[in-house]
Amino acid sequence: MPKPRQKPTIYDISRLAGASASTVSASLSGAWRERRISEATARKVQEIAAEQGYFTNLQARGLRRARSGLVGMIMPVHDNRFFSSMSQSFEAHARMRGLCPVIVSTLRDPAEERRTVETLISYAIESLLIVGATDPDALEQMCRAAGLRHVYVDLPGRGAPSVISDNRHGAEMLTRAILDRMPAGGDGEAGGARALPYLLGGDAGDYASAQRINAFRAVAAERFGPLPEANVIACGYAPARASRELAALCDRLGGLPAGLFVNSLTAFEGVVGHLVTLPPEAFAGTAIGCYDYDPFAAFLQFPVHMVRQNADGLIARAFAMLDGGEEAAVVIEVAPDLVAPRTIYKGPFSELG
Amino acid sequence: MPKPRQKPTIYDISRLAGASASTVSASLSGAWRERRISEATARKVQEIAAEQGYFTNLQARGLRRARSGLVGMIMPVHDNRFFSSMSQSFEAHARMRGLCPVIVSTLRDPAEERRTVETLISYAIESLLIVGATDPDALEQMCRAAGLRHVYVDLPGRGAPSVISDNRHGAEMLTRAILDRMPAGGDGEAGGARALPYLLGGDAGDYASAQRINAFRAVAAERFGPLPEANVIACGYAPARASRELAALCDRLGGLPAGLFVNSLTAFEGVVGHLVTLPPEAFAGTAIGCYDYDPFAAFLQFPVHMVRQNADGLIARAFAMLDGGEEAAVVIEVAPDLVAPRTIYKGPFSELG
DNA sequence: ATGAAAGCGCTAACAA
DNA sequence: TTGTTAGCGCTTTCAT
Repeated sequence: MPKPRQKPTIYDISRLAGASASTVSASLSGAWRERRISEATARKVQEIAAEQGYFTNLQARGLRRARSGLVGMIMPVHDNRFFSSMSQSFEAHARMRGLCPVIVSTLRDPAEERRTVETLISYAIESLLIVGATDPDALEQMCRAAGLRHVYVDLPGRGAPSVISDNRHGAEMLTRAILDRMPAGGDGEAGGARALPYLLGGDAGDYASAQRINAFRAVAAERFGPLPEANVIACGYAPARASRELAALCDRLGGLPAGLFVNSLTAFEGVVGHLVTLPPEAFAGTAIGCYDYDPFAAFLQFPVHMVRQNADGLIARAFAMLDGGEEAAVVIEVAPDLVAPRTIYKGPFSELG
Repeated sequence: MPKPRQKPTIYDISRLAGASASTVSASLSGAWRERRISEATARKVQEIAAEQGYFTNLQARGLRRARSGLVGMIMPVHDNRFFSSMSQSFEAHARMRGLCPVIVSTLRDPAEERRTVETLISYAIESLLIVGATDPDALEQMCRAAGLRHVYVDLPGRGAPSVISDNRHGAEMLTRAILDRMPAGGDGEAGGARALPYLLGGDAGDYASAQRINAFRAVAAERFGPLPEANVIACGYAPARASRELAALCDRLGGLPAGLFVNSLTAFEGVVGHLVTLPPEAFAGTAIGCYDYDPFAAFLQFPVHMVRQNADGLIARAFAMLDGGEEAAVVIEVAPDLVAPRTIYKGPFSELG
């Protein structure tokens, strides 16, 4: 006879076990000890449940208990080293707490963000990590109305705790590393605009980029005085766009600038795509850094300093906020690391050690 | 006065709107048209719901309708280019169907896989994509018992449809590309074992690796006759391990082999970590290929052929199986691409052009 | 040590 | 065109 297609419920088990539904419930949810169910009964129920292929219906439990056992995280995209590391940490932390992680990307689209948060609220998630939100205020309002505990990550929000990368510090480190490697300003060879550092990529409207841009300008100003507007080219995250912008910049300058701060890994992908079309001597006089890390990018034909953000640190602190019941709009900053190039320097850079 | 902390229900709305709960339900679920609720009533209800910050409780709806609106996907890890691309596609396809995606990684751990599938079944997901399962048979049994529609992706399972990369074809392409670039066998310089190609990384026990290993052996045999056992070093996915194994191999051979097929991106990371410790002339006589793609790895100091798997194609076909109601254990193969190096060849490789 | 019964928030017959 | 009612599967008092 074919197995009943319907999933068994506690009532099926209760009938088979000759016990009441509540006894079955307790035996199966682990609460049988405190309900003073005899170990024999509990064990028997568990066995029958197992052999019937019974699975607790977590929707029903959630409905009854008014807690779903789900934790949510929204973030811009999955296919990105930084964010996917966060997913990995998020899961680990969720599991530790016996919660089921629900991670959804929102493609940096405010409307999609709102729709997604609404969906997650509707599934009664118990708390929410909001990573890199483009419109935190709208989300804030929704979470607040739903009484949903939430923490902002990577980009701060108002009205709830935020855990963010110390972008200022990271960008300062990276800018200094670039300046240190830049050919001395006075050699006259690449004079004028080419002697100044440029920042390429990212979106000036987002908080993280804005912080980095400020730090970049501040550090560069220590050496060169205030940088012209044109030295910051926040052209977004698309590789193709960054590639085009860099080509255009080279055209204007008559070559690569002496320093280049690339503001995201995807923009860097575009940069590299352009650089490899040039003869090696073309980028010999350029110091390059990238905000964000990729193990292979650290091994390119030319040395690249990279900033590695601490994804796990961010997530760990975010969960700590939730656990601690923090409600205030505190902002925690987590320091990123500067990663030196692992490339073997050949040619013009080898004397720079 | 502070907003009521409790979330409003249809009963709250119904009271405020002077309509019954079922009218509210229909007005809010979009079914009001066919329930012949006047547009005026529906609109009014919707307005009140909006201003009350009402969100449908999807747990309750799911319980009642016996469908949760969730689709699940399990996969080995998030922080991997291939898998995170799948997440991105999976979400897009889920959204198109009005479902909420739940993506969980299981760390290539059979026990974790089982626990996760159990959890997802308990949340009453409507279907499940099983990516790269280490123990498909156990999962098969669970899904079957729960009457859960599922499709295997990347690694085939028995008892349900599978959509997998054409590993044989991909590995053949890659092996041929490597052989074509290998220094001619007869030059005597790197004679004996060093003149043969090696495969490094991956797990011989998993289906994909096994396929690739077979293809590698078959193609190599066309030129060199059957390869010794030792030429396949399936040492897993950890970069550090691959690095050590490669170092040991170089010790044994007195240098790098003439051809190297690296069986995963993570193993390749280890390989690169070792290679850059060598002087450039050390790897001048080696042809390198990697199964899996990374945009930066394609730009390294030495040319690397890479196989790019079609993540979106896999997911699209998997959803097509679900949509089509396919139940049989058919196996669909999706072809990957061979990506030529974009590096500018300098030195020993430049004449190979 | 266990059972009976109410109800979580929603939907779907069935009535009206 | 709308309201009433009976559950979906589970947990949890309150009895016993």
